[in-house]
Amino acid sequence: MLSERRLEVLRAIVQDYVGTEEPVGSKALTERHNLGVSPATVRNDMAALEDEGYIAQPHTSAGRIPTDKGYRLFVDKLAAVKPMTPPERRAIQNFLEGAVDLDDVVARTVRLLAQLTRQVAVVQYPSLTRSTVRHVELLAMAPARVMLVLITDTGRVEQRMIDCPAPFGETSLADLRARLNSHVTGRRFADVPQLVQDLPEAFEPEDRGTVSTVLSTLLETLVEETEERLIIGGTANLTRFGHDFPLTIRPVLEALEEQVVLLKLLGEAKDPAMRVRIGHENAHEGLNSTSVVSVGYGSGGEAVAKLGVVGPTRMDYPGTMGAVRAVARYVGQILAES
Amino acid sequence: MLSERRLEVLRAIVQDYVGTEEPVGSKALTERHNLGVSPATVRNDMAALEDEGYIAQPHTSAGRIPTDKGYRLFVDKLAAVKPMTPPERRAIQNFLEGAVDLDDVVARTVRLLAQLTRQVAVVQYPSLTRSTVRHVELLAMAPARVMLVLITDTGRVEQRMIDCPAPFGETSLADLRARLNSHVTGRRFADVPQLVQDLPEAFEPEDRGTVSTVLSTLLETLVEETEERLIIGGTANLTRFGHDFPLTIRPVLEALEEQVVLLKLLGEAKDPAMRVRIGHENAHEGLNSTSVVSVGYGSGGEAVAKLGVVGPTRMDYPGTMGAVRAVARYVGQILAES
DNA sequence: TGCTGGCACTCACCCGCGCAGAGTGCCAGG
DNA sequence: CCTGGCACTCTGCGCGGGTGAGTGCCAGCA
Repeated sequence: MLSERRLEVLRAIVQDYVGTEEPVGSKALTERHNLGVSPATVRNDMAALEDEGYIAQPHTSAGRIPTDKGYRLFVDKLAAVKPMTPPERRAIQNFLEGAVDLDDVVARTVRLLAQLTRQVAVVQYPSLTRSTVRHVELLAMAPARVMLVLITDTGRVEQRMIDCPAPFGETSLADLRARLNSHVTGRRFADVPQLVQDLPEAFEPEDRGTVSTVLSTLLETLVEETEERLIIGGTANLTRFGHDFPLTIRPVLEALEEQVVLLKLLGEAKDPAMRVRIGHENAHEGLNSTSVVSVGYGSGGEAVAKLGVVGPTRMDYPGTMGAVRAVARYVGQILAES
Repeated sequence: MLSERRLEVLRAIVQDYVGTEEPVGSKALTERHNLGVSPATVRNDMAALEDEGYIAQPHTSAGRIPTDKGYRLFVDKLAAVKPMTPPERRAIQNFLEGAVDLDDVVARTVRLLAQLTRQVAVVQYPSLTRSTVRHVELLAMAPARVMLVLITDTGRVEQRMIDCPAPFGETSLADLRARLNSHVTGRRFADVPQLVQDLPEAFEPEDRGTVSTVLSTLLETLVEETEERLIIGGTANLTRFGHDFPLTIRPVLEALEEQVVLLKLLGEAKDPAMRVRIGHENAHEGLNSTSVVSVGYGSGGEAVAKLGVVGPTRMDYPGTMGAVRAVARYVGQILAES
């Protein structure tokens, strides 16, 4: 077990390293923080911290830098989320309130997060399965061609073209539309599959095939589009990383273009808690020297999607976490209002 | 006027520099290209080309590199667009044909362009004004709330929520929907404003206010969303730029995050011709060391939007232009089929 | 007039050197 | 268990010379 002071030393190392981006030595530490002990003592503590794997030296006779394990301890035990100041809160609120529709909300959110944290921001669109159905619409585009439009309580709209096996009478279509809406409006998307299960049976035999086609497309849409859409911003902030970054920045940019990777990065949408993944804790190896701070947000009490930032492991965790949490909270409010 | 051989020398310089990324000298030039003259002669030609501003030396006693003006001459007079090979064509076609909807087409296009050119790709969504109306739908979401859905012949869908001044009867709504569709279906979006101009007069006085509101939102949607949406990809390719790129890459990434800048970059949507903007020809100063190759694409004969790539001025122009042109052509085909 | 070979000159780049400074580990003493 | 002191280890930096690619100019030749 590490003594109180050694934890204090670790905290000081993390703080200084994050600030200066340079390995920090024992002397500099005692000068900047009132640890109440001499450099020699700090050196002993550092040696112990290094044995435990919390810090490392890039080269012999250089200062120490925190390891992923060190950052992990710092985040878990040593750091408190830094709340936003009142002016910052107001700025966030003002900025988000100007949005005209869901696309705009998401676009503004990603800009805001990128600016506040000076890192790369990622925002997932409210997912379908966690939202509720506001309206289902079926539009006859041609005799055997129907467009399905889904509208969620968060304002998201999905559409899909359906080629039917047989032409659809206008009355059957209206009938299906009415039944569909009465069955699913106000319900959660996740519950839709069982709600529509028995629907074909209510129709004339000759229409059942067509009805099934429409329903199966509806279900497909729910599955495929479920978690898919997200946007990123602030990639220019990657250039602040280090001076070495041809090698650093490239895999990160590549990873950020893979939606699948990003979605995994944000983590399970169900989980509304704030999560921090540090360095190698990220499965994707291009992101081994980055950390991800993510949190769920939602219009009501529960999360409908996630948002977060991607930055160097050497980041200001308390500040970043504070910004992420605050933005998620205000986005939730905005969504609930609209 | 420059002699034939001097143009040949310029062409050789551009080709070598693009290949090696290093200033090219007179001796290396004569070795790699059969110019039929000695290095000394080439040196004289180079001096002349430098006087004219087509090439420059980074330092005294180094080789020459092309200037923006040099690239311009190269592109205009010395280079032929390099057509794709048959296997490449097939690959493009196969890749694009797998797309399931418009979003997917656009997403695949941007990936494809980025991979083919190994540069940053930008694809604009088919613009509304240049498309035709396939269907207009009005959905009553609440007594005084209507959702407007616009569907284009390219498969693009726009939706907009409208708060009406007064509740809308279901029959008036159906009436308006029918009239709207009969007026505008199959017409170009650009023509919609005058087509719907007299529409309110056909309604009962008590409905006219509401009808006007709906129509004005429709027109607004046309204007605001007109050219807006586009996506980019392949930003990881920026890291291939140079070795100096903290300073190079940053402003480019910043510029690429500004939709407005990007739209200007692609150029006027009306213009279907392939355009190349080299270095300082780009108004935005963050892009002073990049070139943009853009071209219009469309489902029929005319352009509905643009796509292109952004890369270093030192790029393979013939190859890039060939790839851009080919992709635009195939995207047009895919859109026309769907 | 235009091309060629020759020649002197100029830098950017590379390599090795030595020095300074920050940081460490260890040890003996309080 | 903390502290001051001491010897040691490296990285980083600035300096200087050598190398080589490339240039401009000039006189000679078709």
